[in-house]
Parts: sequence; C-alpha cells; structure tokens
Amino acid sequence: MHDIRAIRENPAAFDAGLARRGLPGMSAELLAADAARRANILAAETAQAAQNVASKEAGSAKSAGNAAEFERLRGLVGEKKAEIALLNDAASVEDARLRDMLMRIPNLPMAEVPVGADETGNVEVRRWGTPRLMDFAPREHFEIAGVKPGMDFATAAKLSGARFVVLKGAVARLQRALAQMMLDVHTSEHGLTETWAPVLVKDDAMEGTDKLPKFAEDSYQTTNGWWLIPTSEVTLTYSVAGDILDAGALPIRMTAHSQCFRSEAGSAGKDTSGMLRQHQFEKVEMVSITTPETSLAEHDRMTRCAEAILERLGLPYRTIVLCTGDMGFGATKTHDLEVWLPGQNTYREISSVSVCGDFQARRMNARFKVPGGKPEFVHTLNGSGLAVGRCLIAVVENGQQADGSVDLPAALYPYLGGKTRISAAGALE
RNA sequence: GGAGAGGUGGCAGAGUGGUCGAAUGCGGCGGUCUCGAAAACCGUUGUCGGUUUGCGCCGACCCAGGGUUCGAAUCCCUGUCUCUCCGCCA
Repeated sequence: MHDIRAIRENPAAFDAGLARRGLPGMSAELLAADAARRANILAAETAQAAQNVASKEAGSAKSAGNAAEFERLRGLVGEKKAEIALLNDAASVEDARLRDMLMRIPNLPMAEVPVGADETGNVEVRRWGTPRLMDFAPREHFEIAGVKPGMDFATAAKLSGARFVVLKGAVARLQRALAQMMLDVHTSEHGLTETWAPVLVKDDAMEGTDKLPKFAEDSYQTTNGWWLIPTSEVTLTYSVAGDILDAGALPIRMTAHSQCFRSEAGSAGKDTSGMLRQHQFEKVEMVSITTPETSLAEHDRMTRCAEAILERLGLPYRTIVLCTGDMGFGATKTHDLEVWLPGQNTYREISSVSVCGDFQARRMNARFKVPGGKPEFVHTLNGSGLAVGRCLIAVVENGQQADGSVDLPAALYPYLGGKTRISAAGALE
C-alpha cells in the first residue's frame, strides 16, 4: 500500500512512477479523496470535543444539584451525539474509499527496472548451463515412457477434475526428494530457517501480502472464510505483521515447503497438458525481512539461493529482470528464473524473486527499530526456491534418454536411496 | 462439542461508572554520586490520527465490534484469542 503522505508531498513523482508501469496518473483523485477524508475528520473531531466539554459540565451540574442546567446540557450532548454519528459515518466512508483506492494501486518499480509494456520488455541478465544435445526428438514430461506410469492425470480428473495430477512410485518419490533437497540446501547452506505454517489463512494475511482485495478470484476460499494460500509467501511474510522487530534481529530469512492453491482464473487454455500449471502444487518458498538499506543486496542473495538449486541439479537456466509492465502487483523489482525444458524447446519460469520494499510492510504494519530510534517499516522479499512440480518436470525432461528412461541428477541420489535413474518401465533403479 | 476463567502500557500487576492514558513494581532513557562501575537517590519514559510556521492544541486507543449512560478500562451484547476441566479425535 502506498503512503498517502508521500503522495501528498510529491504527487508528480507518484504519477511518474505509475506512468513507468504504464498506468494513468491517480494522484489528483487520491488527493481529492484525502482532502475529503481530512475535512470529515476535522468536523467530527471538533464536534466530539464539544460533546466532551458538555459532558463534563453536565457532570459538574449534576453533582452541584443544578437539575435545570444538567437537563440543558444533557440535551446539548444528545444533539452533538447525533451530529457526530453522521460526521463519523461520512468520515469512515471517505477513509474506506481512500484506503480501498490505495490498496488497489500496484507498487512502483525501482529506477533501475527496465521500462516495458509486457514480457517482451524483460531483460536477460545471465544464462547458466548448456542444454544437452539429444540425438532424438525430446519429449514433454508427460510423454516420457519412464514417467508415464507415475504421472496419472486420469485418476486426478476422477478425483478433482482438470489441472490436478496424481503422482505414483518413482515420480512421487522424485518430487519428495526434490523438496527435501531444496530445504536442506537452504537451511544448511543458505542460512534460512525452516518453517512450517498453516495453508488456511484469514483475510488479513492475504490483504497484508497484497493477494486481496484485487486478486480474490485467483485464490480459493473455504465456506467459513479461510483462504487457501496461493504461496507460503503469505504465511512467512505475514508472520511479522504488527511486530516492531529489533534491528539486530534482521535480516530474518525463512523457508517453507508447502502446498499452494491457485484457481488459475484467466489461464484457460494455457498449459493444459502435463503438470506445468495445476490448481494444487508444491513449492519451496523463501522470504526475507530486512532493513531498507539491505533489501536490494538481499534480493541478489535470494536470487542466488534459487539459482544454486538449479545449478546443483544441472538444469540450464536463464535469469531475467522483469520490465515494469510485467512485474507483479507488490514488487519493486523482480528476477525470474527460467529453466530449460527440452520438450517445449524453451525456457519456462520456475522461480520468481521479488523485493517489495515497504509496500507489504505498510499494509501489515511490520516495523523494526534501532535502540533509541523510531520504528520504521521493514522491507520484505519473497522468492520461489523452487517450484517443486516444475522442477520435477525440468529434471525428467532434461534427463530423458532415447529409450524413455530418465537419468537423474547426482545431487538427488542421497534422497533416492542411492538410486540414479528411472527405467523406461517407470522403476527407480 | 460441553463447562468455567481470563485478555490493561516493553514486562508484571492495580483499577469495577466521572478529574484514568491509566496506581505501583520491574525494565528503558537522562542525571546526581564515583577514578570508573555497582548500589542509592532524582527526573523521565506508549501508539496512531487531525491541526499549527512553531510552542502547542484537539481526537482516538485498556483484545475487536456494537450497545446502555450526561459520562465506560469499569455495565450489557456479539465476536475473537488464551488458559483449566470434560468429551471426541490424526
């Protein structure tokens, strides 16, 4: 959420930031709402002050036994009360209107983010690994002979419908191995704290991490009002909501492996085959809470943490910086990691690492303080480290052999009981 | 699911209708003392919003939201969270 005071002080800069995102200026409208809101507050508080005075006087009159004066003041208070009720209603309407407007405006990009309208404006920053030469036509993950027995879309459809999958045997084991490996690397080598949190959360948590109000249709809600998290960014980030953290405790670095749920509204027809885009998937998420001074360096660090997983698995990837038009709602800068998928003959997103500045912190009132100083909003960052399902796809597509078997990365052997490949018949061996 | 108890400032803990943003203790900060420190003593110490050039002034906040009352931390209702006991349960 944006700071209305900052907008008040420099509306032109705010509109310029929106323009870089390809959005029209909104400061005039915001400032009008802000002025209306403040006028209402002033009127309501003035009336309130008058009522408080009259109440006090009424008390004195009563204890002095002056019944007539008491009755007069009682009447006055009654009038004020009615007046205040109206003014307060108006004030809270204006306040809610302004807040809702602010909540729906995306974060502004950092100065260094390239300007662009859509994904064609993204800029590649580095590339790692070389796609393996295959002397056969590479297959997509769901077409590989060794994978097919363990990836059952028919049963998933029976259970849940489209965009779900049932994994079995070697493939299920492989997904578990990947998640375990990621958590182990992040905790023991990258210094993140392993965390396990609910996947059902309240409105506040979704709002604080900017999934609401604007993107309600992208997530699922239970009949009693809980939301199923679209990513554990929600739980990890919101864990510091309302806190005033000791500056010495920062950065806080967390990681979690969780189920994620997305309605994929608006994705109809996209990636309909295979398990690239599912309503329920597994992800290992990374979240950092930092000071404003360190957040940009932390962004690069977090990007490296995600890249390290791909490198360990020997998966070719490229890292891009998203342009202003392609960034997510809460981000000020985003790196996407795209992994090589031979079956699609292209790079596909497997991780997105964003620095959100104080955008989420302001929404959820998460602050830090140096001893003796004033509380200040923290900066928040989040990134996939990695999307486990997509990583599974990348591993089998890149490791596929002409005969339909799959060679697995050595980094996973310890997590697979020493097994090294999936046979063309689908057996781990 | 049933029964009961409770949510007050950084912490502990008073306050059960008015002058209470809230006693007291601890902690924090500043000072006196000291070569320095400790102890002791003195002072000070919440957040948010509005308004003002500024001093300041005003408003809100004792879990949240409603209500009663001239007036609510205090009374009533609802919600929520915590604790205890019972039941159920992976």
